[in-house]
Amino acid sequence: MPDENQQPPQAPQPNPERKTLDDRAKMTELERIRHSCAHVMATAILRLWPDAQFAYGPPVENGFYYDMELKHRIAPEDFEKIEAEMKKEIKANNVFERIVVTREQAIAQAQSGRLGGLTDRPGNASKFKLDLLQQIPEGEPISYYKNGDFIDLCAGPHVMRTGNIGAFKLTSVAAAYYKGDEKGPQLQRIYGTAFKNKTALDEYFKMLEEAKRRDHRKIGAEMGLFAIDTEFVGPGMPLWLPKGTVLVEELEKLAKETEFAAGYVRVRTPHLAREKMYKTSGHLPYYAESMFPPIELDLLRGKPDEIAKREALGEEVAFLRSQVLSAAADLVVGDNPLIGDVDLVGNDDEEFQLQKMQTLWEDGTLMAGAGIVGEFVAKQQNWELMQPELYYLKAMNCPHHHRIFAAEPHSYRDLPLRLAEYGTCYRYEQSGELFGLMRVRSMNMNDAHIYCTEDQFADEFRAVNEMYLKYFKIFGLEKYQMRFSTSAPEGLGKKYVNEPELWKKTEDMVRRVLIESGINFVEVANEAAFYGPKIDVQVWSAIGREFTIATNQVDFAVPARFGLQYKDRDNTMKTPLCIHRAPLGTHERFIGFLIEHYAGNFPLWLAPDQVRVITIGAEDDPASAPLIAYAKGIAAELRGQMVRVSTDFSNSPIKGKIQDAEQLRVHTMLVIGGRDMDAGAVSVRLHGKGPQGAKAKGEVVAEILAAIRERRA
RNA sequence: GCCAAUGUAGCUCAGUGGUAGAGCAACGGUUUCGUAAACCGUAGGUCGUCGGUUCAAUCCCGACCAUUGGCUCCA
Repeated sequence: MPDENQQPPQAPQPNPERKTLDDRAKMTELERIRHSCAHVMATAILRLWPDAQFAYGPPVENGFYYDMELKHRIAPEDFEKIEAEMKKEIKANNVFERIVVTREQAIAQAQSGRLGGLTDRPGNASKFKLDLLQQIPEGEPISYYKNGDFIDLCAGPHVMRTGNIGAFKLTSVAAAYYKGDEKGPQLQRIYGTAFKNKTALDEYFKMLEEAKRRDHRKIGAEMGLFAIDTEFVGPGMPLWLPKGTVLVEELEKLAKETEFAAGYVRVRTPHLAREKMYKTSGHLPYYAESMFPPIELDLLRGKPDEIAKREALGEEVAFLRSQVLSAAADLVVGDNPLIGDVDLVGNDDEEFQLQKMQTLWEDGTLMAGAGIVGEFVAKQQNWELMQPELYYLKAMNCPHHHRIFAAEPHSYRDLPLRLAEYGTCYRYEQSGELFGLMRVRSMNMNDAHIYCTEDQFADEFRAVNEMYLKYFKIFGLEKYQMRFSTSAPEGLGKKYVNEPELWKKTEDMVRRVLIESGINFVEVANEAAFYGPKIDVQVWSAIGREFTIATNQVDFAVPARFGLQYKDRDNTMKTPLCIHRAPLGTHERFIGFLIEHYAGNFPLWLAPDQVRVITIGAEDDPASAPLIAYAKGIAAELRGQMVRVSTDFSNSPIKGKIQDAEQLRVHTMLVIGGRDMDAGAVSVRLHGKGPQGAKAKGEVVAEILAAIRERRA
């Protein structure tokens, strides 16, 4: 809801995401069309609702949007009206005229409401434009773009005339925060798309239709792969049905074979760990909100007397605490020369004061009030020991693996140590973020942690990348990109562990390996994990949609927090580096991706229904008995070789049985009639590819087994 | 978590202020059929949940839950 009283922040921070003029000049023809279309949409909206205030209106991957504040709530029913006005503006073929102004002129016109408007709008200043003006660095030219009556603060570039916008359509309306700031005003955002011509626009919508057809939620339900039982299990926690479990286990098999060959060893860990685990790892308190709330294990449960004692002690501790705090205040007021420490002055952080008092007491500096502090420290410790224990569901596997490393002494000879596990993790994703299998709260990660020395790092990291490429090949992924996320100096000590040299060293190492092994990557600053640089792996499905499926991180910080060490050649203890890697990401997201990628038509090795034996003749017909026996023999032979085979000996007409199997997406159908039986043959039909003709039984069986073993596409 | 839309049978969807309908799937039967549907029948629903208005609510109103599209987030 636009709030009239809510003003944009008065002293905006420079926006690091802000595009420079150079960046803007690189806009493609299509981006110019879309950016221009955003202006045309604003023009149309102003004709309908002249009080609208506009914020940002950029081109985006599949179109454009414009954010605005407007009392009227735009609904999809309004699109037709807006589009009609847009068509008029395009038909008028107005020139996009660039006007360079001074900062003073721009501020004056923003104050009069002229910017992002069709006319002056007294009393309705262009408040977002005023804010945007403040972000333009001194010395950078300030420009307007004008089409017809509409004038917008804009660095461009645009197409020549409104008529150059070939074809467009408004697509959706959504809410968006001003500058993406959750605390900022919430604006209405209208999305649209535009193309050079109608043909390209139609193609785009066709692609969307295709994506809808391949939607993993739709196909997952059709094929009986998974269910999300929000009522009994909970939102975001998929149940794998038998056929989906086939996919899960085939992927695990692939990963286990691949990792075994690459020298990994497997481990298993519980789903829970004590609070200390995540305090040590550093995940608490920073990521507490992404974790499920802890399970409280009260050792005094069922002992009311003990609980009463604990409560009494709690009150006593609270009282002593206030005594210590007032002693701290006295110290400062009294300016005790013995202390010689003025840290306490002006610092009203109670925890800090308590800590300081405790330190002074411990080193014997404290004279007055020492008794109280001592009592407080002792009783507080006692009280803390009586508190319930907290156990957290794990949101990541690394801490458990670190403890496995710590469970045994290690020497440099043990390294690299590669611990792999399909570990189940739980993350409390916000309700609005859940999305089918793609964003869930319970997930199975293809996880492993590689502990290695600095010298080994490059080889290990390279091997991990090669594993990614191997998987891409199996799944026929032709387009991929690795996003190399690095730190930013201003985040050190806040968002990132404060180890500037280690950051630089590891980032350099990662960059070098990426370049040396010819990996397709882009580098993005300020998106690393808190413990080290990160590589997100993006892949594109068969229909060209992008998915971030895997992640790969370098960790030079957390092993040290856990005190992990190995004894080096020189007999000194050293801390290993750790590479977190999950090439197949989570089962949930990866299978969601595969469903779309294959449109549910999985290759034979993955297909939940690999083979179905279909007879021309029914089991309940005595005349067909020899045929059924022949068919059962084939099914049994395949089943004996671990092939997932089903049979259909029902009395339905053959066309019906074929259709059932096709709709189920059974990969290979073996259609068997009297002719086949007499020839010792089977007729093969492949899903989506039709009949392949009859072949000798032995040949067909061998072919099926080979295709599965080789994981043929 | 925020904004909006949606929620009727396993699936796709109709429908009405007077206690619900179709097609497909399922089940039963007839048919004995050579590669995407032969025919007949049966069963299936507290109309997301809770509350309010009303003589009467699946329908009107409110809250909640869930899903979807976005935003924010994604160690």
